[in-house]
Amino acid sequence: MKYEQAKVRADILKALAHPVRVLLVNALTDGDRCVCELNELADIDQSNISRHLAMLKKAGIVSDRRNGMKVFYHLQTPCILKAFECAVEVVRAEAKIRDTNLKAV
Amino acid sequence: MKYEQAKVRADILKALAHPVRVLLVNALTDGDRCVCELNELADIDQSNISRHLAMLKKAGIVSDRRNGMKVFYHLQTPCILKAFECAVEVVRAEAKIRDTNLKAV
DNA sequence: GTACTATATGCGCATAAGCGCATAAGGTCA
DNA sequence: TGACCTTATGCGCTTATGCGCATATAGTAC
Repeated sequence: MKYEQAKVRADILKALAHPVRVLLVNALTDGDRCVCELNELADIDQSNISRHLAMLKKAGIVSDRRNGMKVFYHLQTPCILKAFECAVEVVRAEAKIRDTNLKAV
Repeated sequence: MKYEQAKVRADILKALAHPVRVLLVNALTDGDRCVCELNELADIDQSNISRHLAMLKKAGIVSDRRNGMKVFYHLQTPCILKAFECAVEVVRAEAKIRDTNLKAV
């Protein structure tokens, strides 16, 4: 694999690699949400939610659509959920290793 | 989803979200490799390869095993490849959107 | 022991990411 | 028009990442 190709992939993963953005994407799996709704998910300033959404949009993970005063965000590439599933698998594997180590002690 | 749970997932994604680490994981899909081999993949200092591998190991994505002077790294959770596949899908979707926009112009 | 190879770590520095605050931009409604 | 609501952006600040260099650690071979 070429470095440039790896960088393209890394940039998409980077767009997901933040707790707030994980929460946002997770919330959007249930359907489209406006910023005001997404704003409730985390205890941070609204301006940051907006910025995180902009990053997800730039990465091609979500899209937005204005409806009156509100802007609704939509999960454009739901396959991203597979990445989450994998993250969960990694966590489980870690837990297993921890258990084994504990038994070894 | 709770913030803490999102953070755990984000941390694993973060471990993958770097071009060099993408290259490393990709190389390990073909089988275990020692650091000296992995070192060839990118044009950066050996100390950094070592650090990137340490990050992957800490995230539970790879494991290591010493054999004489060499340390071999092993892809512990191959499901991580699904995350890559998804990244590729996102890239393809972006390309499609670009095409559509171009046609619209 | 010394000399050598392979890998990891400490350090300082440059850059990027994330944050809150203030405010701009876009839209509604009277 | 002005008052109001929702979302995005500019700014400065703090912290996190990534890097190379030098060096430490671990193992081999003599």
